[in-house]
Amino acid sequence: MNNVRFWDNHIYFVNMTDFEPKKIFENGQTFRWQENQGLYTFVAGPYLASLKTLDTAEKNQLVFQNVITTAEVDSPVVALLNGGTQQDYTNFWHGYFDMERDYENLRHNLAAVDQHLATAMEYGKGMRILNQEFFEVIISFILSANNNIKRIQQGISKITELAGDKMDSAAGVYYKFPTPAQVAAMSIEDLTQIAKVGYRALYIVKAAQMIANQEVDLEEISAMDYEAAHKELLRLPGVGPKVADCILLFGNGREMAFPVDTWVIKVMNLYYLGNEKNSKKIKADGLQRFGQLAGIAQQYLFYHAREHKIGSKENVAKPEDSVAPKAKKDKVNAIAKTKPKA
DNA sequence: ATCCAGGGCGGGT
DNA sequence: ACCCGCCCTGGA
Repeated sequence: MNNVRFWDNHIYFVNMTDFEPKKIFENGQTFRWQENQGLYTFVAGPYLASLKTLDTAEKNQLVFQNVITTAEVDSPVVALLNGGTQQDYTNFWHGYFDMERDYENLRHNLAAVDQHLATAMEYGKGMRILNQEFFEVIISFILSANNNIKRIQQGISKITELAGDKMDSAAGVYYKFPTPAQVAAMSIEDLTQIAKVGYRALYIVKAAQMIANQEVDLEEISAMDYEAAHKELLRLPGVGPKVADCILLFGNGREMAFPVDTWVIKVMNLYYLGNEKNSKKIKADGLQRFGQLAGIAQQYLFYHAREHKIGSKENVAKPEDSVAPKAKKDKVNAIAKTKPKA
């Protein structure tokens, strides 16, 4: 992995086509980050780290330290500050940042499906699907239902404060995401009055209890096929079809999970369906149209649609470019395999 | 004031 | 199976 360098407890991603902090953190897959002048500080597992794209002066420093070569100063370099050593990378970050996946190849293949997807893939270039911790994603997306991003972020932050283990850090006070047992032990009062999660408080505690006592076994779910895993997650209170798909896509590595939220409804109707309101049918169409990587295609479509407010009232589409022909099955099968072996 | 924000639940057909 | 009203909360 020559794209990854190590120096002074930091990890550097050099000359990668698909690795932009903004697009990684601001596509809705994770809520636990804060941005300050391009520096994204976040907690992942036991790590408190920051991600940023380096400017030329910063890259010249790395040349001085023999981290990158003079020739590489002209290439993009993304720094993971306080990411740790090569061992931390191998054990954690490599999986977290989905480094096994060839995103350039993936974009190329999905862009071939149709012009709408091609536009979304180009716009979202730089995005990656993070492999986040299963339980954290479950709680986070239960909280996301019928909610807005600011309040989701605030709620998760408070939950970590109220129930998570404190991290030892000079950068400030941060908390690890609590375990199922820790969330199960939270009081409804704290969740409603401090975390402000509203009626989701009961869902969160109950779901954590079911997971903690293995009434719903996350390891077993991980071993199930997609359909069975989706069905099993629906047993958790506050988890419906859309949330279950978010959980499977972002927390369980299921690239065929196709979450249908309001933005996906808008963009799928604008591009392909016209006026379909049934989420189940939209999901079925997405899977048929985009194949095994439908969930990832969905994430690029979602990002593009939300950034442009596509399909919203103040940005209504012209009818003539609203419906495209159905995708052919052989094309769908052809793009199914883009994940290279290690 | 009314609506809505990355839906889910429960009761009704 | 579908459909529909309702739900904490707070900003527009």
